[in-house]
Amino acid sequence: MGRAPCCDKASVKKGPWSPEEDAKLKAYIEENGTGGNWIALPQKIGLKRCGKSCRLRWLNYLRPNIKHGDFTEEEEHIICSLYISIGSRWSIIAAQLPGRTDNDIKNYWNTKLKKKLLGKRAPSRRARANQDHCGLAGGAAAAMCGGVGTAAAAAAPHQALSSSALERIQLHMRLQGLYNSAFGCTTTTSNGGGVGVAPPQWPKLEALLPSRPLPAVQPTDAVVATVQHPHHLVVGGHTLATAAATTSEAFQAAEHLDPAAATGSNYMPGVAGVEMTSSSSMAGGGGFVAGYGLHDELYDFLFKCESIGGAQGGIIPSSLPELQCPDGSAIIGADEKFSTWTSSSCDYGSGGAGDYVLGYDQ
DNA sequence: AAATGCGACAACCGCATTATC
DNA sequence: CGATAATGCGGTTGTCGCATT
Repeated sequence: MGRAPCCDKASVKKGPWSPEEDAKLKAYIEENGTGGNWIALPQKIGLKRCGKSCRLRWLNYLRPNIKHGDFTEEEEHIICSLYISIGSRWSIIAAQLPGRTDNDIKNYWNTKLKKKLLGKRAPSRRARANQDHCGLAGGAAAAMCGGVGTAAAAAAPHQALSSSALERIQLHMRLQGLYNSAFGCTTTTSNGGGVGVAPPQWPKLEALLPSRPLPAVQPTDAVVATVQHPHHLVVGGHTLATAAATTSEAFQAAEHLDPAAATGSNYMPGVAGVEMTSSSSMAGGGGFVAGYGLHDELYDFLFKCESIGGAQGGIIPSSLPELQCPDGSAIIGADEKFSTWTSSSCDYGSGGAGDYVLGYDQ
């Protein structure tokens, strides 16, 4: 069973591209375009490469106007904001950063930005391999052994969050701490970088709003919220602050976050500028969406983690108010809304190599 | 100097979605 | 309208080079 291979792997070269291969591919595409058929392209030009490999090489490396390395602070802001808002939709994030590829951003996030923001070292792959011997499954192993969400994972070993969801929770919390720190709601570290013993090195709190207009990509709700209301994450009613405080109780052992830091404000620093309340209409009688697009697993974790929630049946109280869009409409399934938008309005990523809207392709 | 650890980046893999027949 | 092919995407792995022991 299984999917048929896209090419004859026996006759296809793998591994790093040689300059000769690059030159062949680049010259051909610059002269003829991709021809709308990546699979046939390598045969046309005599490359022993898979069509997918050619496409990837072109998009990530050979395409004109590609930038590598040296991410600016502004770019970091955008990446962080969007990651928190929409998660690991790297292609969407890349669409907001002209010249950057999703692969580049993904690598940058995984190797640098994540550690910079979370203030800890991610376990190396070797370490992760060792952790696998601990008998911990996927996210739980990463979370626990990496020091992420230890308490939560320990309390709910069968409902561990993915690293992405955990990271986004952590980022929210860190930023909450930073905000409170900046506004005197709690003790501050000497560098003003946050609370706790492992202050994050989050860049300046201001300037999350890009100084230039975003590219000609119709932004997602999340992007709109992020860039239009950079300091306006309102958490209403039973606010996210409440949720954050409660969540932090689960995480503080590993995070060394001061839970009090998360209780003092209804605002979060300008990351996900989404007016937020929570939803009482969600299944199970409660709802919590930390920004647009937090995964269902996050919801499941927060509301079904009985071992933490005790009598309340979950980390987050069940009577949270409704999460709303800036325009007042309820956000029940932010991801769903996002998907709807992307399928109906979003230009990029749906039509092959020629449809990039960043102006790379001729 | 050799071994080991680790970070960074390029490339691969496989699933999901879209287009075409 | 279903089957198949092509493409897009995100997660994962491989490899290289530098730092540390």
